[in-house]
Parts: sequence; C-alpha cells; structure tokens
Amino acid sequence: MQARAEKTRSNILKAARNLFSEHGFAGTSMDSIAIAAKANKQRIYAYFGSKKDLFEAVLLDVFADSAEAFEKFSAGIEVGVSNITFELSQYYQSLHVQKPEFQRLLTWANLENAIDPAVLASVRRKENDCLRKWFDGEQQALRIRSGIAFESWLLTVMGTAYFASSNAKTLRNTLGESFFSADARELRSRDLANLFEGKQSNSDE
Amino acid sequence: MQARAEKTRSNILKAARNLFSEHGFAGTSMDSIAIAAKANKQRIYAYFGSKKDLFEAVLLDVFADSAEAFEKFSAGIEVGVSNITFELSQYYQSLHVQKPEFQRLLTWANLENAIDPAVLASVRRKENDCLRKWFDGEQQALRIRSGIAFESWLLTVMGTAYFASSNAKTLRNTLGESFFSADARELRSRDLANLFEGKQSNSDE
DNA sequence: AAAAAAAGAAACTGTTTAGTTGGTTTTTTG
DNA sequence: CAAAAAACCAACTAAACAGTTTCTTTTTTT
Repeated sequence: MQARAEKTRSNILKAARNLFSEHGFAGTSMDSIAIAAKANKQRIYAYFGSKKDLFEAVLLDVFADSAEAFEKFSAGIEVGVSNITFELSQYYQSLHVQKPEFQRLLTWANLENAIDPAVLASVRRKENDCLRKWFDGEQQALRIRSGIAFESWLLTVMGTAYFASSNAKTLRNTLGESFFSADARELRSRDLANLFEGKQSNSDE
Repeated sequence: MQARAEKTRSNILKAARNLFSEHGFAGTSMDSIAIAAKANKQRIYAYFGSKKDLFEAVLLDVFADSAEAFEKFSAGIEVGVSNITFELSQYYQSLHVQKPEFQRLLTWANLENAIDPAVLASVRRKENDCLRKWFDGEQQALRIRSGIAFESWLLTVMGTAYFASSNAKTLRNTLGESFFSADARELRSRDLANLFEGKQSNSDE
C-alpha cells in the first residue's frame, strides 16, 4: 500500500470513528463517512469491505489507542510511592474528558452487541493483569485496606469515572456545573483514595 | 378514550419500550413496533404523532416506573436501622438486573441526546433530595464516615452498579461468570458499605 | 513518457424507512 | 338496531440507505 493510500485509509478510519462515536452504528451512513473523510465512497468498500467491517476496524483502532494510553499512564506509576487508587481514578476520569469517543464507542458497541468477546479479552487482559498486580501489592503493603475484593476496588474506580461521564447530562442537572471541574474530579479521586486507604475498620458484622 | 383504545395505546408503548431498549432509536423501525404491538401502524401515529414523540413517551413512561420503584424501595428503609449504603447498592444492582431496559433506554437516550434536561430534572430531583437527606443524616450520626462528599458517595454507589451492568459483556470476560451471581452482588454491596462505614481514618495529607 | 496504482464522479440497484391515505371491518355504546 | 369510535388492510410517496458499476482523472513509480 502506498503512502497516499495509507493516508486515505486513515482519513476514512478517523471520520468513521468520529461519526460512529457521535451517532452509533445504525445512526451513521456510509455516505456521511465518505463526505467527512473527503474520500470516495467506493474507497471505503475497497479498504474495509462493509459497514460492519468498518465499525469493527474503528473499534480495534480505539482499543489500540486505549491500550497505548494505559501504557503511558502505567509507565509514570511508581509502585510504593504513587497512590495507586488516586492516580488510577484521575487517569480514568481524565481519559473520559479528553477522549470521550473511547467511551461513547464502547457504549454503543456494548448496546449494539458489536463487541467480539475474544478480541476484547486479549485487549483487556494486559491492563487487567497490571491492575491486579498493583492492587495485590498495595493491599499486602497495607496501603489498601484488607477485606476488600479486587473486583470491588476496580469496579468502584472505573465505575465512578464511567458513570460520571456517561450520565453527564443527567448529573449536570441534578448536581450542578461545578461537578465537572478539574478540581471536583480531583476531590473525587481523593475521596476514593481515602476510602480504600490504610487498614481495616471492623470486619465482622 | 375508551378502554380498548387505552389497551392498544399501552400495547404500542410496551412494544416500543422493548424494541427501543433493544435496538435504540435509529435501530428500531415503526413497522417493527406495529408488528410487535400487534397493532396497526396507523394507530401509532394516531396516538403518538411521530417516531420521536413515541420515543419521548417511552422515556417518560420509564421515568415514571423508575420513580415508582424508588418509592417502594424507600418505603422499606428504616432510617437509623438499615445500612443505607448497603441497601442502596443492593437496590441499584437489582434494578439493573430486573429491569435492564431502564438502563439501556437511558443509555441510548444519553448517547442520542434525546433527554430533555428540564423533564429529567423534575424526575431526578425527588430521588436525589431523598438520598441527600439520608446521607447527611447518616454522616451526622457517624454511621457514614466524615470527610466524604455526598457526590462521591452517590457516584460510587450508583456508578458501580451502572458500570457492572453497562459493561457486563466486557466484565464477564475478564472477571468471569461468577461476577454476576446474587452472592457476588451482595459481596460488593457489603464492600461498599464497609468502605463508607464509621468514622474517619486519617484526614490530613 | 509509459505503466500502474490510487482516487474520483456519478449514476444505478434493490431495500428499508417514516409517514400518509382511503376504504373496510370490528367493536362499543346509546 | 344505528351511530360512532376504534382498528384494520394495503397500497402509496418520497427519501435514505448499503452496496455496485462504469468510466475518467490524478498521482506515483519506473
């Protein structure tokens, strides 16, 4: 494939990512993608085969970007020094703010059943293993309280970030605009870190 | 409106709710709704005007059901006796399991920008006020630790339930099937309650 | 300059879609 | 039973859609 062809392909992929993330699979037409990519509709079919295949290609592209972002993030983490819960919460929250199309696309794909579990597994595995290792280490070092399951921790940190972004309109209305400032985000990350911090309070019930 | 007409209208609304929640606004055709409702397509337009209007009617219907469910839940809460965090977490999680179309429809509507903020505000206000009252009371009674913002608490409890349901396919893959058992849900609720319980650990940093 | 790869323009097929219309049948109600 | 409300049937319009085809133009490579 020549350089020009590569450029056209990537233009199409980028346009498709924008439009699919904005309007979903059913809500996006191939014509609109061609126009947005400033390319010929024929080229889309030449490079991607079908609308469905194009959507999958977009998903894979997003997965790759998402994995790359996590690589960068994890490279900056100093185990034993960084507050993992705080940093992770900040990371997920800022990801949702800076790359909203990641979450939108994933959400569309989830709703539309467009995610191939096998593909996803291989993508998530690496990130998940890293997180589990961190969590176990922190919990053993008593920097994360005992008696809390990894799944609860992960779900809480990812879930709050995801929920805040996914239901932004709802929350803006009930909790106010200030809810979405960087300061408010940091406060939430700190609250989360605080919750999971240190030893156990009382285990029996 | 006669009884028969009422029945037809409600059949259409129910079919529309199912299909919209399954395939989204763009992914659902009026013909398919008519067939599912075992009604004439014309009747849909007679009762609801347009596809968009029908979608909004479905949303309002879901909001009403959702508010009713919360009413029932809150009636069973004994302030000072129940563990609010635990009960609320259980409530939201079971709601997502038992009425998955609530969350699916809300998610579609969020993605498709189909929610009228003004309408939503009035719906959420009541529930939100109740939750805030509960939270403040519990925090003052030292049953929820101090130094944690209401928003963090709410986001955590609602967010984890929402995230687990929204990304079920993803999580089933990375965390396994057992993640979705009633026992696992209860464990998560208990973990959450545990996190927010009691006094403060250490506030300065 | 010649050959080949890449891209464009534009019309086309066949299907699906939202929404409409007009005539007929069924059900309810007075 | 008769009027009126409710529902059905089925064909229709006009636009949008995924995907194809044919032919021409531009760009790159040798």
